[in-house]
Amino acid sequence: MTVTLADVAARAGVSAATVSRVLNGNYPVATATRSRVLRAVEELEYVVNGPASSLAAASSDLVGVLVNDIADPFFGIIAGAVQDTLGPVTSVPAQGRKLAVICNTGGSPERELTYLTLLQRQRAAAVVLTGSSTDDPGHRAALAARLQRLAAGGVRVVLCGRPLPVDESGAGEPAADGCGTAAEGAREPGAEGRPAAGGTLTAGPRVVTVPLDNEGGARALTGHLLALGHRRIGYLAGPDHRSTTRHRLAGHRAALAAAGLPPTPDHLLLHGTFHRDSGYAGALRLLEADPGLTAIAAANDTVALGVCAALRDRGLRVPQDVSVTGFDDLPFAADVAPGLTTVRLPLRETGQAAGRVALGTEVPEDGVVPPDPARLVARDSTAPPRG
Amino acid sequence: MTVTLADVAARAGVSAATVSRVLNGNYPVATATRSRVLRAVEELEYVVNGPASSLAAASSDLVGVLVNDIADPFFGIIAGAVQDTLGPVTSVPAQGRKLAVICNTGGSPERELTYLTLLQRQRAAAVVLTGSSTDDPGHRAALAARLQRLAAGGVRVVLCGRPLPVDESGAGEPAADGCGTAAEGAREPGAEGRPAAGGTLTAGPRVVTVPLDNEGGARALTGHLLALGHRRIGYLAGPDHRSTTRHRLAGHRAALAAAGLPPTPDHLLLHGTFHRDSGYAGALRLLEADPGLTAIAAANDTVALGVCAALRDRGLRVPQDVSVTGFDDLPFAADVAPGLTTVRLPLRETGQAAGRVALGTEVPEDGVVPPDPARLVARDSTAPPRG
DNA sequence: TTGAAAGCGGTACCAA
DNA sequence: TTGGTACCGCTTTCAA
Repeated sequence: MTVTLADVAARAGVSAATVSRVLNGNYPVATATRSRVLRAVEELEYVVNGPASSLAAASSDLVGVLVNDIADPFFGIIAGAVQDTLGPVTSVPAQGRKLAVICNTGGSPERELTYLTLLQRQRAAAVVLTGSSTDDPGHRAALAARLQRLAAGGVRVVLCGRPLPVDESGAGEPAADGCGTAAEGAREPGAEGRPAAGGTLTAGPRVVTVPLDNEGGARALTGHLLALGHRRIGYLAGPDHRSTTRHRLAGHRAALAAAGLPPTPDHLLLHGTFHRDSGYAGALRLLEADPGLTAIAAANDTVALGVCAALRDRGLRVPQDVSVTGFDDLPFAADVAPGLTTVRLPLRETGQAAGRVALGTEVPEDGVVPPDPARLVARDSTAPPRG
Repeated sequence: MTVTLADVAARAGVSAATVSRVLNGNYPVATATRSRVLRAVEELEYVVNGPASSLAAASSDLVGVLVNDIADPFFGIIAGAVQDTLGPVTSVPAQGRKLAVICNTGGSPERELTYLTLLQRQRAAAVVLTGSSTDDPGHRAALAARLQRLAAGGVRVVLCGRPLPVDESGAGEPAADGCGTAAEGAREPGAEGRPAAGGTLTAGPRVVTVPLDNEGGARALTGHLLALGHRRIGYLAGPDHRSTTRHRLAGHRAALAAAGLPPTPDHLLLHGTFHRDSGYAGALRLLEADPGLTAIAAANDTVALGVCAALRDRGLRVPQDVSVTGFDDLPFAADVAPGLTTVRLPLRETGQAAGRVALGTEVPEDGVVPPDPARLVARDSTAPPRG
């Protein structure tokens, strides 16, 4: 019924092996033969049977991309960039192109594992994990084990914007040099110390980290508020026990420390989700906790937008009354809320780098792609503190 | 090296066939045998070889989801909903679950076709096309032909928020009954008229339309502005030759006509993209064309946000000076720009319905899932017209 | 209820 | 440069 390699071979008067070689372009084939085969492919409208070739080749051209929230542009931008790097930019033959499989985990470690199993089952060529990861030791161990197995099976693993899921207990000063996300996984000398529950996952050509400078971004953001004169700054952190939450918080604290100021008191530091609702509720709670607040830094842009909404509903104006800042790279956040200052994490660049690693084009020996610097985007830096 | 079915069979002391049956649950298997097999699966950490089973079964558990812009929450919400319906909600076995492959076309008809080829090659179980489609006859024909082939090959085709890519020349009044997107593809009596370049694609159990009421939404939006007293309304339409652009424009015109008003003059009707930049530039052009403008309706929320930014930069306040409205369902748009009135298209519901169709759970005989109604969300309806 | 075995459609090694 | 041909790992009749 459907056209197969054999049909094409028959039509072109060659063997199946030759057709395969033409299609894959791995082996030399006479020009005349090649064109004859290609013509037969055209005429028969032949489409390769992916499963069959994946079975024979023991690897598919699928690349899994795990994101925490597909409805958040933050991940949409990264996922799109990864896909652009791999996928069909309009290549006519459409043969040999990788296909990105974007999987929405909702931030759930269980789903993350389930998707990895699914991808392993598909014999994916690579998996790209994006965004924050959980800090829970149990999940980290389980994740490490699974990634370990994938890598052992020849699957390229790319960690994009998150550290290696290994024991970080002995890590150095978090505020040291802004490499919060970056280096964590890289340092791993011999690593034959403790057997660790689930095998040791180490960075290398097969397991690569593509860091985002969450800590540096947070430091820049809080630094910006401090430079404007703000001294009573509320901080809406992301979910507790998440890597980005921790790194951004570290940057925030570093900025305060660098200015010789005391750390944000507990009642001005709230944990929430990465969603808008959380920003809305969080802002109201912060204002209640300290009506004299002059600025709020939010876990990401989506949360910052929720903060803006809350301020408006409370009759406050943005940014005259309270300054609000967010992280990430939401492309329109800065334009909508005047005075909304955002730190742009280079999402597209990071996503593209991840894509290149997944493709095998860019594979650093030490397993770490140098991080792009965070950029501070201040749309309206005139917001004065009230106090 | 990797664990195979045979390994599991050997360990469980049964045949490969039995293991297969246990895993797929299609055939009766003795309880004792089943548990023995499952234990072996556990112990060996066996993971099914997807390509192999896809090859043997002649169909994979991949479902393709094509979106025009993965960085736009509009599509993120739909794609996420589709995936939630198909995917692992945390099912431990992870066997037999469908995997959504989200493909970002960027609105390019060529990429759309390329991705469809890629999905055909993977022997996808279903493909879901979301969002607007091009009106170009050539591309429509090519798309129809490809979908035709997919459907003929047993692939379920779901058109979500777009009409069937067939000749619509003889269609009825666009403003008739708000079914703009909905019915277009459904009506197709015998259809054995003109052979049409590429075969006739007809709606049915295999090719299903899950409509979004773009026309009704647009009518509600413009109707809302009219009810507020606005009479000089600019309209920033989407890209020309796109189905949603046309349907929304039809609704806009219908609202004006229903109020006994003349249609929007050419200089107040601009076509652009669905991106923020387009809204920004479009707003400036509209204000230049008619400084007495009191309201602007935008192609979607993202464009509306760009309009807000432009107004702010021009020293106008939103909504006191100019009202701005958008379509879609961008979850935070309404909260950020006070007075931003949006029409909520039921994206989640639509995505879920599409997912159920793709799964085969919900398959209407006539190939059309009843549309969810558009909902008008007025955050601040006090904006008065200037004039 | 279970087993044996014939494919499914390519890939890639070995010869020619 | 090309052809022949063992697999790849699972599904699914057909028998037992």
